[in-house]
Amino acid sequence: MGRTAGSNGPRTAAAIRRAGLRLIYRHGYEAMTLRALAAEVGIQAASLYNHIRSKQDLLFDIVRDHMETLLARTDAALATATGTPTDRLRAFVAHHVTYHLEKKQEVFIANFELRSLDPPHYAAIVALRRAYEDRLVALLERGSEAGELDVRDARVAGYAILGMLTSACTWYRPDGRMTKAEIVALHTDMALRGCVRRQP
Amino acid sequence: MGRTAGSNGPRTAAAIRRAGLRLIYRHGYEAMTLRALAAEVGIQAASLYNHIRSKQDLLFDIVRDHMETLLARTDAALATATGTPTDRLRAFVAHHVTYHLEKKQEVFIANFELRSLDPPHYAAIVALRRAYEDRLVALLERGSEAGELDVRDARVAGYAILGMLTSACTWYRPDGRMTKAEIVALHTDMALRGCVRRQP
Amino acid sequence: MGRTAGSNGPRTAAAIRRAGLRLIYRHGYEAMTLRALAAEVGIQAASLYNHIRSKQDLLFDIVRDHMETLLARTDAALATATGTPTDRLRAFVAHHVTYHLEKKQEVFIANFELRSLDPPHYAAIVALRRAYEDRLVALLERGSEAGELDVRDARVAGYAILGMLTSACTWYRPDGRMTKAEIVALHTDMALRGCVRRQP
Amino acid sequence: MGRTAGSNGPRTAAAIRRAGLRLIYRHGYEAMTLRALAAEVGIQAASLYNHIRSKQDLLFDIVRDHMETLLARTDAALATATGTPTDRLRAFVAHHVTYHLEKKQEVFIANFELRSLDPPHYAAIVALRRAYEDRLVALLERGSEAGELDVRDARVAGYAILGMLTSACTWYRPDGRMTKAEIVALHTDMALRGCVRRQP
DNA sequence: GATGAATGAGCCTTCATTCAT
DNA sequence: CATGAATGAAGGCTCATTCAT
Repeated sequence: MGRTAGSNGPRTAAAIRRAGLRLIYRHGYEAMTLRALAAEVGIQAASLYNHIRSKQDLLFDIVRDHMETLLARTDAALATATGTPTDRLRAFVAHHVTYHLEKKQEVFIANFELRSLDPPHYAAIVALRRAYEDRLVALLERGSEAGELDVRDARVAGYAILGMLTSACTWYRPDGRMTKAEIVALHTDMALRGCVRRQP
Repeated sequence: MGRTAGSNGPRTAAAIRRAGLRLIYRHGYEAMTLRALAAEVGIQAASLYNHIRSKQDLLFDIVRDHMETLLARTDAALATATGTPTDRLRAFVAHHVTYHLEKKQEVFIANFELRSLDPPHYAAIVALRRAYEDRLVALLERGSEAGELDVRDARVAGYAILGMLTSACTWYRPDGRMTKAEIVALHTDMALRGCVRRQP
Repeated sequence: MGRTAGSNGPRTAAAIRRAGLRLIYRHGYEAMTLRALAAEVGIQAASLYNHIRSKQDLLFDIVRDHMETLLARTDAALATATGTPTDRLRAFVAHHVTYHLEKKQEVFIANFELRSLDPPHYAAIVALRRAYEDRLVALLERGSEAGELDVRDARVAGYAILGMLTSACTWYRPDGRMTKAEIVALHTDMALRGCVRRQP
Repeated sequence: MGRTAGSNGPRTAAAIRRAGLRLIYRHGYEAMTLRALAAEVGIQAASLYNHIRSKQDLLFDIVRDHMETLLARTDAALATATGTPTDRLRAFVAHHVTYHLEKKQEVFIANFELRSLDPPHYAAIVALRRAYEDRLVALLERGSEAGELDVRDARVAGYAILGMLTSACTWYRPDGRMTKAEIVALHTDMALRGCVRRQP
């Protein structure tokens, strides 16, 4: 009865992650059923439990991994960004848009399925998100202190920038009218112009 | 057994709408049960059906009413806005933020519960949303033609602005650090600066 | 708010009976909803209760009236039938088929919705049905005693004859291939031939 | 909590079929609840769905299996029946009554629950029933052509015969007054006498 | 006599999860 | 590792019936 003999454990686990990502993105966490997920992977629903602890855990793992990767990549990008505070802000913005366009599905889930996390998991993710926001807020504050930027409130301005940038992955399609590079350029330009102090 | 004897039809219908708005905002459409909604209103689940056709219809009604009101208010605001294209853009942006802060819950639902609408309802709402976006895109195009604004792509720039502005109602709380007026001013300022042509 | 002013009480009651007959025939008692019945009559479901005591009572009334009318008509037909026992049997059979073709819907309900009657109502109808069967059984017994008929068991033969005759109203349609008179003649002929003693 | 540990799949499926047959026969399809069916089988209602696709499908399966078995058995019986057309008719009739007395419940359901089938299922069953009727109609036509039988209309006569024969399983009880063999003989006799040409 | 609103019971079905095999 | 079968909880919705107006 066993299927294609031989152990393909890790492969199955990865397939579940991929299919879960796709299905949660398309239908939402609540609307995705484990039976549908299992069917997508080619196994029975009961077999999922050899690879995940629960539906809730699957969501949490996906979101947490995304946030941790985002943080790590962002820090790496900032580590190589030298120059003025404005230059570093530009690097952050460009990296944000680039990464978000690539990880459209993860981003969507990490933003809009948080309410399906139970309180402990929710708190953990919100902490990671806060850490990410803090990176941007810090950049805005450095730029303001240096007199290069002009923002009334660094945190609120940060949220506004993130909102603007993130919106792109709502409508982005690889086969769309603009290239990824053009989208990155447009958003970087708008975000920066919204912040920099005007020359007297 | 009978509660507050007598029939109070319209009052019940309105209460269902209000409670539905609150519960969908808090838990999401999929996670809100009609039993919970009925309990919130103080009636039995079966009695809901004297006022709504289905759970799906309740969602659609809430979202459609919101979109139609938004469109009507926006047109009214633009009707009184005179001056340069930039002035009209400023009026749009200020109105958008103001209205969205007031209708935080409706806005959230109208943005993030659309996937729970069945295809015909979904299409109807997307058409209304598109009409709203078109208002902003047209303003950006007028401003560009007049040489006052500098946007690479009016539609994408419009989406970016809307994303920035709408993000505010994600975190806004009436008892927060900033007043509504300050938030409106900050966002209007950032959005405009991101668009206007720099003086040579 | 009142509809077409003026009292039309009895008319409404009769309309309910007619519509109930039609709907129970078409969908079955269990599958017919009082809301559908009310809609057919042009009133609200609650208003039905000004004319019927309950759904169960409506069914019982329809079936009982049918059985009582059937009994009365049959007795009237037999009262005028003179001649040999065979002649009287022929009169019964002809009357049965004729009446059943006319009351197709009532007959169907009286035969196949009895199980939806609660025990007391069920017993009452079964008693009426038994009385009707007894008319036929008595005729068969008289004919046997007179040496005109040849049936092994009068009651079982009676059931067989009724089964044969009643089946016609399962498929009969006024616009069908055969006239009502032809159908009556065919069934009368077959039933009689199945009973009469063969000439030595 | 767990009952008789271990999975007994096919046994459960068969038990569901048997209990479904009994309950639909006793209460009717509409009146039978899946909860009652599950209780009869000794499992939870939800567990039924490991064995049936829906309540509707259960009904269809029962009726279709009955009709197909009936057709196969009938053909087998006719295959061994030699002799005159009248002999073959006698074989059909005898087999019909015999089989129907044995499958009282299936017969009842197959006759009176058809209206609960949805249109596609209904059409499939009606086609099978028509095929069965055609067997009898063909026998009547052969007998008429051979001059052995005298029926005015083979199809209508066939329906009348089937109506007569089938009625027996409405009242038959194994512990009743007559043996199965006697009932078969009585009906065969009546049906045949109703058809055969009288000797001049 | 008619109605809108309410109710409690119940229906079919789905779901995440468990467990012996 | 995978599976078929089972479960308890729940979910959206329908229904016959009641009652104040």
